[in-house]
Amino acid sequence: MSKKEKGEKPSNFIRNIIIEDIKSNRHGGKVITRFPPEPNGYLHIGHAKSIVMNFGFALEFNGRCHLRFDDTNPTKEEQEYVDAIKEDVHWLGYDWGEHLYYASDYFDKFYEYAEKLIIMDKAFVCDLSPEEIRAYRGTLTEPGKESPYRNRTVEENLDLFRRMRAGEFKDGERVLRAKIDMAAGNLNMRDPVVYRIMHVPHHRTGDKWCIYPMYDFAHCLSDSIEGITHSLCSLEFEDHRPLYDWFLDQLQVECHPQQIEFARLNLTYTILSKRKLIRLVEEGVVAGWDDPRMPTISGMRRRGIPPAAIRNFCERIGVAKKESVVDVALLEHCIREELNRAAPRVMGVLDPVKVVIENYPEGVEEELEAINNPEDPSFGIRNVPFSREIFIERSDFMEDPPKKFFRLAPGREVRLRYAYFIKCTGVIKDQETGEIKEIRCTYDPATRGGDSPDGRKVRGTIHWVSASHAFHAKVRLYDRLFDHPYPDRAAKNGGSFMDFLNPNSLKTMGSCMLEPSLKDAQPGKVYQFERMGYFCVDKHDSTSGSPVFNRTVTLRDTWAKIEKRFRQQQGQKSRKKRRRNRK
RNA sequence: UGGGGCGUCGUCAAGCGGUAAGACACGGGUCUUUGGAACCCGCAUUCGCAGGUUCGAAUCCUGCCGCCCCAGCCA
Repeated sequence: MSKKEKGEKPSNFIRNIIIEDIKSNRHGGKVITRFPPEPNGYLHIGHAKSIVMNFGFALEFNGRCHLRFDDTNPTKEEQEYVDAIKEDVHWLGYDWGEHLYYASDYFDKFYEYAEKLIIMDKAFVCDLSPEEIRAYRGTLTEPGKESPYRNRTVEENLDLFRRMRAGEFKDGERVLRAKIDMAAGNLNMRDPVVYRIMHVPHHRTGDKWCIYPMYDFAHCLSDSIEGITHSLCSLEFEDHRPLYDWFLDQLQVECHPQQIEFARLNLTYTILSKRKLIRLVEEGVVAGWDDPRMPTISGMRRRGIPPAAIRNFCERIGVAKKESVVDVALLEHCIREELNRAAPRVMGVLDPVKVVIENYPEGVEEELEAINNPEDPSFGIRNVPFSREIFIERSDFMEDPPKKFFRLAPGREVRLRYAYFIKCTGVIKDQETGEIKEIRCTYDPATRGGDSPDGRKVRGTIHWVSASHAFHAKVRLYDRLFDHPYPDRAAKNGGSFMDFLNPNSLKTMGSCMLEPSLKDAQPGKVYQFERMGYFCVDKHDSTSGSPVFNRTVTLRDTWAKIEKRFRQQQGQKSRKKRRRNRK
């Protein structure tokens, strides 16, 4: 039996550590994790990796996972973000139950620990300016110098720190620093700042505090207070681990969690840095944080991507310490895999051209039976109306088709899905532009439902919609935001990631014709438009009875591949020809 | 001789001294009332490189090479 069949998850180094820890009863056999976002922005697929890991391990080992807001810097944080983050985590399918925490809940405790550090003579109040502190810190290759304030007495430090808290000093005038080692090779250990003065109201504690703890101090203690066993974070915090351990060792806390670092997620054709995503929003490249092209959780939700697809994706990419870039094709695969199971099928013509079936009686209509999901009979069947005039996809007809084109062409017969075989008898074109205005066909009444009694085969089956029954709708075709697989890497040679924006990331189809059952489609619902892709009803722009659809992802398109290869071959041939002619 | 990490298929990624899993991508095929789905086949004689230890090395040792992170009173 394969691992998948047994429900076994693929091995990774963090799971191995946890399994070993349980075996050796290291944390009393418990597994308690946490997802600790700073509420200063929206969550994206990179955060989803962390969420799936933290909540996933908790679920897998019968532990629990906390949601903790790391809100120690009030200048950047807002309630709006905490609300959005909670919504996103829930939407992804996880529940923290009673365990919702805020670092700001612990401000009193942090303060006590800070005084304890001072009393142990392991911290001091420093009057150096930010610039001076930097200068004293030394460089990557040279040791730093000790602050002239490093040898203040415990009493003086305690007094100064209390006055810092009381608001006697201005922002930046003094800081509390840990007393460690100014010659340490790890810069984080060169007497790091522990508390800074900020006369800024906090979104939760208001004006209670004018000093706020730094990440390194607050994070390890938050973890410890909550009894976290495994504190997972990204690679760039590796250098902070000695400090994480130092604080907990000095303060002799009873719970000392283990910090484990893993590589962040990177995706091809995508950027995930908050700073850059902000640019996309602020410069109006996208319509907002929840634009369906954004890699944010809210954007993906609006795009129609099911949470199960994101969860599955995050489990399949694995966890390691190697910095890597995952092919976005894997995400797309996970989306299709989920939607193929879950999305009802429906017919919609995005770029319609009219077909008149000459031998079908005028004024007659009939109902044809269509299957809602061939993957799952429980989806049932529905009726779709048929009549003499229908719309088909403009790209499903070619006047002069290449070899492997199986669709409609003059003299050719195709099947209308769930309906009849039709044969093209001619086209009517616009006199001036030459554009095809109408395709003329005949149908074979004996093929009703799509089977021919005489056993005659057709290569192509195309989708359609009855002209008089269809309704008009707007459909937005989304594609990758960037047309370069590594917009960041490419930008290093002087340019910017903005140079690699895909000009075709959004194409609005304004005159689509959809089957009538879609008229009352509910916002958020995802359908498969047969042969076209998966489309979801937009939550913002749809109105009752007038849905707007977003394309979530296309279907795999073998024909497009054949076509592309064909075109490349043509290109090569003509290039060769030109070369030959030049000689 | 600053400190810390990482190098296994095009991309992720298992592997923990017994002779290179799996997934995506890619290529080929079967089937098909979605050129979808499903199914089948193929896809690393070799693990950054070079030595060494061993009956046996991706796994252990030594030395190179390459890439990433760190000098916020951000997280």
